[in-house]
This record gives sequence, C-alpha cells and structure tokens, in this order.
Amino acid sequence: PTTNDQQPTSSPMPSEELKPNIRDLPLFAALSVVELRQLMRQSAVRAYKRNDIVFMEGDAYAGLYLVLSGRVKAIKTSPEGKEQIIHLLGPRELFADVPLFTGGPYPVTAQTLEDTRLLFIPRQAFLDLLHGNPEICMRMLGAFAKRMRQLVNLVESLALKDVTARLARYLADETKRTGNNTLLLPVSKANLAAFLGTIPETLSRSLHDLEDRGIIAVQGKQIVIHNRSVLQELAG
Amino acid sequence: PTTNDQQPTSSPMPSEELKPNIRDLPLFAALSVVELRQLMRQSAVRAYKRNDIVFMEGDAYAGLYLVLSGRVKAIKTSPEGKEQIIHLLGPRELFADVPLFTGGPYPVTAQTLEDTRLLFIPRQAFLDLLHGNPEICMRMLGAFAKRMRQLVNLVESLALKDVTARLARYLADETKRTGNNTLLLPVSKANLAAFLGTIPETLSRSLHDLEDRGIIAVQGKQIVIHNRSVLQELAG
DNA sequence: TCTGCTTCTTGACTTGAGTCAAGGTCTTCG
DNA sequence: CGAAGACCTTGACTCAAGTCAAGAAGCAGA
Repeated sequence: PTTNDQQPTSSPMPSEELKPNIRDLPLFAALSVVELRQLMRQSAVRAYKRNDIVFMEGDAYAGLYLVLSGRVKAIKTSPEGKEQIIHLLGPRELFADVPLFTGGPYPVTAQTLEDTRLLFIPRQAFLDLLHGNPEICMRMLGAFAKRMRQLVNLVESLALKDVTARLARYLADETKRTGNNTLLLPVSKANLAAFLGTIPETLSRSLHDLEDRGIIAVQGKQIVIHNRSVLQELAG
Repeated sequence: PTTNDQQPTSSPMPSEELKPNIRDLPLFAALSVVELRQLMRQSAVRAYKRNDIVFMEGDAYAGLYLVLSGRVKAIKTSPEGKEQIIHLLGPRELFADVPLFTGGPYPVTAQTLEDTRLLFIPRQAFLDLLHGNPEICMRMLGAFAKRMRQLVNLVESLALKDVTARLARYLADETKRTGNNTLLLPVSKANLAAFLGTIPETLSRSLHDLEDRGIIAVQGKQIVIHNRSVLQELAG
C-alpha cells in the first residue's frame, strides 16, 4: 500500500467539551488547567474511515496519537506483502510515542480497523509537557513497561510455539481478561491471523482443529470455550 | 535448567572506588553525592561464573541489575528446551527493570555468557531514586524506547524473514555499528542461533550458504564481509 | 602431547505451515 | 430482493527449517 493522499478531516482547535475526557486519562490527570489548554491548542482531532492509513513506516515523524474512538493496528509488512500486527490499539491508548525518544521516522505503519477519531499531538507539544511533569513521565514508563511485556510475549510465541499454541494462548488470555467463556473476536480473522504471525488459511485450520477436539465452538466471530484447562495446557 | 543453589559471591557494601564508574553512566549522572551514597549502601556487587543463572523466569522479583563487567543473556525457554534470546547485555547496561513497573515475578531467565560482575539494586532503592529525579526518569524512557525498537525488529524478523535474511541483517547491523568489515562474533554460534530464533544446525547451513555465494568468509568466530550491499539486500 | 570435552558441521529424514486455486458464506447497498 | 464484493474455508502441493544421528574440529587441562 502507499500513503493515502486523502487527508482525514481535521479540526485544528479541538472543541472545549473534549477536555474533560482527556483529563480522565490517568496519563493526563496531573495536568494543570493551563497545561491542558496549551496541549489542546496545539493538538488536533482527526477523523479516519475504516482501513485508512494514519502513517506509513518511514514517514517523517511529526508527533503521536491518542485514540479517542475506534481501533488502530500498528503493522510491519514484508516485501512479499505478508503483514505482522505489532500492536492493537483501542480508545484511550497512546501510540507512536517511541520515536519521541529514539528519533527517526515512524518505525511501523498505522492503519485503522474501523472508523476512528484520533487526537494528534505534535512532538514538541508533548515533550514540553513531559519536561515539567515527573508524574506523566512515570506513567509513560508504566505504559512502556506493559508494552515491552506484550512484545516479549509475542517474541516468545513466534519463536517457541506453533500456531495452534499461539491461538490457544490468545483465547485463554482473552477469556481470562473478560472473565467470560463466550468471546466475540474484536477483529476479522485475517487480522487475528496477522496478529498471531500467520495467515488466514492456517488460522482457519487451527480453529477447526481446536473445534474438532471439542475444546471450542466457533460461529463466525463468536467463540465459546468449552474446556478452559485444556486450552491453558495447549498454550504452554 | 533449575535455579542455581550456588550463590554468587556478594559484597554487601560496594567499594568506594566503584562510585566514579557509576557516576559515569548517563543514567546516574544527575545524582547528588548523598543519593549516590544511599544507592550504593543498599546495592551489592555480585560475581558470577560463566553460565551461572542470575534469576529464573517466575522467580519473585527482588530488584534490577547493572552489568559491571561480562555479558548476560535474557532468555525464554520452551517446554521442549528450545531457547530464544530476548536481550544480550554488556557492560553499563541495566536489566530486569521492566517488572519495577509491571509488578509480578521475573518474566525471563537471565544467564551469564562469561564470568560476570553485576551490581544488584533492590527494587525500593531504585524506585526512591526515580521519584526524586525527573532526569533519571527521562533517561529510563529513552532506554525503554530503544529496547522497544529492538523488540519490534525481532518480531519483524521472526514473523516475516527467513533465517538467512535474519542472519544477513544481523551481520549488516554489526558491520555498520562497528564500521569494520571483519567482525568477531561476540557469542558462541549456539547463542547466535538462539538470538536469531533458530538452532545451531540451521545457522551453520545459513552461514555456509552465504559463504558459498561469496558474500562472506567464515573462520571460527571471525567473519569477513566481502559484499556489504548484497548483504543489505538479503536483509530486506 | 595426549585425552576428553564442548562446539560445530553435515547428511538424511520429517513436518508445520505457507502457496495457490477453487468454492462457499456473509453482508451491504442499489 | 438480488448482485457484487469481502471474507472465510478447504484441498492439494511445496518448501523452509526442525530432528536425529554421526562425526569433525577446536580447546583446556593433565
């Protein structure tokens, strides 16, 4: 794919009623009124359609994004066109924050999974904030640490587990997270495949395999877990 | 492997002459004399033999480590015994810092690659430091960001590239880093294999492949790059 | 220098997962 | 409601990389 030339609709001055929402984020809870106003004045809300590209790997770095609504994936793509999802992002999550500290262009491509609204925060605006606020700095460290964990898990899965084990682990984790034995896939199966480091065909076969063994039941995006302990077992 | 019962030699009160070295680290450059003394009083130098286990995945978290001399690998191991190296660490590098922020036990196993001296810093001692020092906080963010990049690269390599491409990328990166066309592998080939997400047999074949194509020459741990541009090409 | 490790290489074989191609199912919109 | 497109599944085939087993090379200590 190439960078989309069709710009998102962009409101240079985010509306006043957005502020309380931003203040709700733990990350920004410590901000003073002045700082918050300053931040909002420099930021912009951008609206994207499903499958729009937010930025491409290699694009010059301009700033970071906060998901207001919708979902976004951060991906790496091979020359042959295979895609690996690095992160899946939902509302209230920040992304493209790493290059703030490492410099250089965007290291991944960001693409929306559905119609999405993002708050764009220019590089310098965020750095200014960070300097005066140890509180924000600490919260960023917490967020980075959590993502590092996720990445280490992903590396472990890719290097040491087969596709069925990765799928089992994903299902087990989701089930534990929501506490519900019935789960609705939050993304298409093609995207789930890209997240698990495989392709739709192979994912399809793995799902079938688990179903044949009576561990799960699949109906479209709905998956019922029949045997949580065997799933855990398979996940390794 | 199981946790080593053979404790490392440990000096509870690090010698005075260590302080200037610690001060040299950018991370600790901003510390006051008092803070530095406080830190050193609570920390301990520990000496390990080659292949000693520093901690095992799942061990209760006690604190983080600074490499004083030697080399350490952070690994994940599969039930079948295959090993994936997550990080390779050398002098002046900090590790096991992520669980400070995420909580929980050590997420990986740490093992020395050679005789090694580490400075152990208890969890609370480091947190105390962090709270009074926005400067350290920012430097930690920088370090985390850099490691996140490395992890994203590793994920990309594992998911999207074959072993020869991963090897080519490693060689290309090292060559660029040192600026030297002849490079000495810093680790055994078994460890390089574990770092590249493969096994010694496959690595051996990949090295041979590159050699047959006239791109490199291998002699033990010494590798001469004959054709840097083809290597870059292969690395994708 | 000889001996016994550990590390590395090579060959033959197996297999998990990717490719390609065809067809089915679901959804959306005219 | 029906057609077109997106999404998903299935089967047959291929291939990269892992396993197993044997042996070569390098190294360290006696």
